[in-house]
Amino acid sequence: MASGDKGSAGGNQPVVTRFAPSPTGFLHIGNARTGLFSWLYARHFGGKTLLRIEDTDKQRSTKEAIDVILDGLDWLGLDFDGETHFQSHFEARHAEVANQLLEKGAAYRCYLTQDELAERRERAKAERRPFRIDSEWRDCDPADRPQDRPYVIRLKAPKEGETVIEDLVQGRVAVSNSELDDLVLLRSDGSPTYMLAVVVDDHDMGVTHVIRGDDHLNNAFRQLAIIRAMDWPEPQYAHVPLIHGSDGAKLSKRHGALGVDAYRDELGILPEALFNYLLRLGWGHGDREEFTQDEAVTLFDIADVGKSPSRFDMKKLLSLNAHYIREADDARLADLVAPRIGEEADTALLARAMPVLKTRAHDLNELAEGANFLFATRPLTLTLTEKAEALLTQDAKRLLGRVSARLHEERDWTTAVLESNLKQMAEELGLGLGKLAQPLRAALTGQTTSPGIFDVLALLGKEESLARIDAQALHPDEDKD
RNA sequence: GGCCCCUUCGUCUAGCGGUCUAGGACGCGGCCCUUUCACGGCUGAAACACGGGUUCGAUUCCCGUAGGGGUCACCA
Repeated sequence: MASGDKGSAGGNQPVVTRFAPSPTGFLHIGNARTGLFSWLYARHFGGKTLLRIEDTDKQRSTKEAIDVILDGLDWLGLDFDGETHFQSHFEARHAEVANQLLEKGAAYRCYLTQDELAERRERAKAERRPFRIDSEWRDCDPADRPQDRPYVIRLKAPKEGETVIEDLVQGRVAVSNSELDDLVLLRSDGSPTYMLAVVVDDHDMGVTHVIRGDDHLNNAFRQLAIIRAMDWPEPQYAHVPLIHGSDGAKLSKRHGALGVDAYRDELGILPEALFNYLLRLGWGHGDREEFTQDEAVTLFDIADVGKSPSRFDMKKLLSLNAHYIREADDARLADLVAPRIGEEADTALLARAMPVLKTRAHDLNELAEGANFLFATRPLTLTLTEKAEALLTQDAKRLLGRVSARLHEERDWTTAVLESNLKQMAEELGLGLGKLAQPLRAALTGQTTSPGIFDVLALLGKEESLARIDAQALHPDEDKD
């Protein structure tokens, strides 16, 4: 089998990759990225990507936990080929392989108890020497085997020489076989271990390229020992570095180790933004920063993924998100934002306002906040911020009275007309436009910042605008102070 | 601690022996635009961890040192 230098990829056989998350209740952002990479790799080479749920931990593997993963992948635009493979459905097959290994003499029954093991481990530690499982049952006489004691099945791992992996990302990595333990294949209750299950499933699914986090790099050597004992074809490995938090430590909830669903629901991130951000973490293509899914498929190669871990940067994600919000279709954004505003949200109005709203938001929540003023019902729920309040001085309120009077006469309520009208008014009064616009903004939106004031007037419409202005204005006849 | 991996601006990265006075993006500073906040445009500060080699020549290759990460289960 062509083991290939790092850099060559694909090969002659059709590529089959797999993504194998375990249902922990959420789709971790780092997992999502390795999923993305294996999806891209397969798509790039016209192969297949398979999805396997590692649900051997029955406690955690609820339907909800599985759906979270499926939803997250779907939202990111990652589709998989064929049926989803549930690892737990193949325990009998895993056990079968363990027994084959036993028959071949490549594995053995080990009667060491966990207590005995713990004791040996302890002793090794005390003597400050590395602990290796060295079971006396490995080469014992069959006649010496106890009849009524529980046992595990362990692999007879090679002891001499070294094992070499030509990893598509890590390059050539060699480990001395003396480092490898006789790993457990089948537990004493007859259930398969993760190490066995992965190897068997990958083989049975026809996986040619194993792309996963580099926390599995050490496992690869152990798994290879099983593969070789079974005389199965060896997959190509690609161990991609993990994502770290902003402080360089392991990514924790503090700095972004949220589920993909949280980025979508709580943070208001667009899928294309997360897709692009994850893609650019560990991978680059010259000076380019933005990639559509199709572009990523044509350009991506796992061999171009860097070997060093990268840090998660929320600021950059948000900046990308802001970019994609600006690019996004207005009606789509309106639909996305409406639920974040509430019952009163009117998607048609939202869509109309979107062009002037979306340049001001980094995420869907900010977008909703920015749109809130559109749906405040005057005057009670249009609460003014402190700064807005401060803007509405007596003078300002008198000015608003004059603005109101003038605007009442306006028949052509459009942005351009309102603009020239009010600019002219400011000029007539010898005022900077800001003197007029800011109190107006406060009255109209309750805030000191908003989209352009003429856009706001036009969006709100004549009736609503005047009502809001009048709610704050001081008219000459009621000016009694 | 053993083993394995990593190390270019604060962050993500480009660079695959001379094109590097090291490029782009985010962030940060300044300016312009401007009714506010943004968008946009221009612009500035900011990096090859350190020490040895190899070479006519190292950011690029090799070896150390330091720092960081991963992994050492009858968990996945």
